[in-house]
Amino acid sequence: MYSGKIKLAIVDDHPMILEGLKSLLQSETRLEIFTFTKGEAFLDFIRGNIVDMVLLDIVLNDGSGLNFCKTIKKNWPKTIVIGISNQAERSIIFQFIQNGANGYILKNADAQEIIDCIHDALNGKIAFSEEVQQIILSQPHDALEIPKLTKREKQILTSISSGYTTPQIAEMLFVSPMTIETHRRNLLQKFKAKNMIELVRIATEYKLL
Amino acid sequence: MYSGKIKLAIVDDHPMILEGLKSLLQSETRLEIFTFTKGEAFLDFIRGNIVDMVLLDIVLNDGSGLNFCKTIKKNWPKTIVIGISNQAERSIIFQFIQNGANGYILKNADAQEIIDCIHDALNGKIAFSEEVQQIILSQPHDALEIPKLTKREKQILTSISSGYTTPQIAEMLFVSPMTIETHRRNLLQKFKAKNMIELVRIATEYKLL
DNA sequence: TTTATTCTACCAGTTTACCGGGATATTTCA
DNA sequence: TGAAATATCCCGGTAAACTGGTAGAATAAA
Repeated sequence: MYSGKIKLAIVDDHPMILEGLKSLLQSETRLEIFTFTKGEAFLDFIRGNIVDMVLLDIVLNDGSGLNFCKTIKKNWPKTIVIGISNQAERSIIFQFIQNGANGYILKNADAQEIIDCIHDALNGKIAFSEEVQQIILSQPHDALEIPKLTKREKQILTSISSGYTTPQIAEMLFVSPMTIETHRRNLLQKFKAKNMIELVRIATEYKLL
Repeated sequence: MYSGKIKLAIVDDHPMILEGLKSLLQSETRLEIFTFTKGEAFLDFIRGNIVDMVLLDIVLNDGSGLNFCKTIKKNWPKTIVIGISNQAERSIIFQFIQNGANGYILKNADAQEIIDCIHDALNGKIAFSEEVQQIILSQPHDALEIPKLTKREKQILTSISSGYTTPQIAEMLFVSPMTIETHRRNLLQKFKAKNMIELVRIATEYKLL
């Protein structure tokens, strides 16, 4: 399938990580490595070149990394995308895979793990680093799904987390306090939280705030 | 001062970062580099060897990195300690410096910045990467100091953030609900927060939870 | 051994949050 | 176009949170 050199792009805004990965992959002579510190620079590159594989830094769960992955997969479906992240949460990993990614590596992985993952992915497998696999295997049927919030709910949750009370938020949004109360209840249900305090902590952990 | 080779230790549990730093510092022939993925392994090493400088990964604000810095400075005060972190918050940087560190570098720094910092530190200066300097210069007198919490306050805050109510926490700790109420008020004052919801968000941002 | 901090505890009162039920518009999207 | 999803609104009730002020013990630090 990959007869000649394999073109591997690494996108990460940390020069240290970039250098580290390059160094760890030096021994792999089949790889031709291109590095980018900006997503835009990479997009410019892939528009004019074939890229077999991308190692993509996933910083936040705000969707920036996720959307970037989507964009790549939509326009260049043959390009293999592997996420690299510090985020070790099961649900985040799944989200990423569900958006078309071919693998997920934690930043604390060592050289051999990374190389194995790249080989696996090139062979059409879904590639996970060891710790990621353990995370997936644990919690067989996790109850820890990231709740999907509507625009209004996000807006209200943000206000709540800033310390505003129901009457205050109602006034800000020109709606009845009763409406805000309803949204609060829906939020509590979605997060299965005991109260808004716990909810805000959970939402922050999920990087929703 | 440093006539022969300079012994530089790098402590970071991410092999990628370790490799990256090593690679970025390759051109510096005066440096003799030792890498460690565990803090304990480094302590074993420094007990039997002279170490001129340590690049120390600071993961959390829970004090683990901070205490490690303290330990080194207490027992080997001549060893130069430079923190490496993703934490870009002013107060955290100051905390680190106040604990004896000689410099602070953000992980998104490039090769030249890092090398400059190392040279500066070897010359007795306090070394900051560019972005760190900007952070320090901005916010001339920030109101964003991290409140210092007592053991009891931390304990209670943790319970609150888990969704427990005042009566519940009182029962768990075998004290009067009134006591918990008092602690709540002290916490709100320390954080200058409107209510516990906002407080939990702030505390999470400061990595206190 | 003082001083300072921390932990403890109380009363009274107002506001807000949460829970149990509802109901009716307005979008969104298949 | 029609079923979902979303956003809006209401009542009544209980529990909890927050605000005001106050103050005696137990520790820790000077």
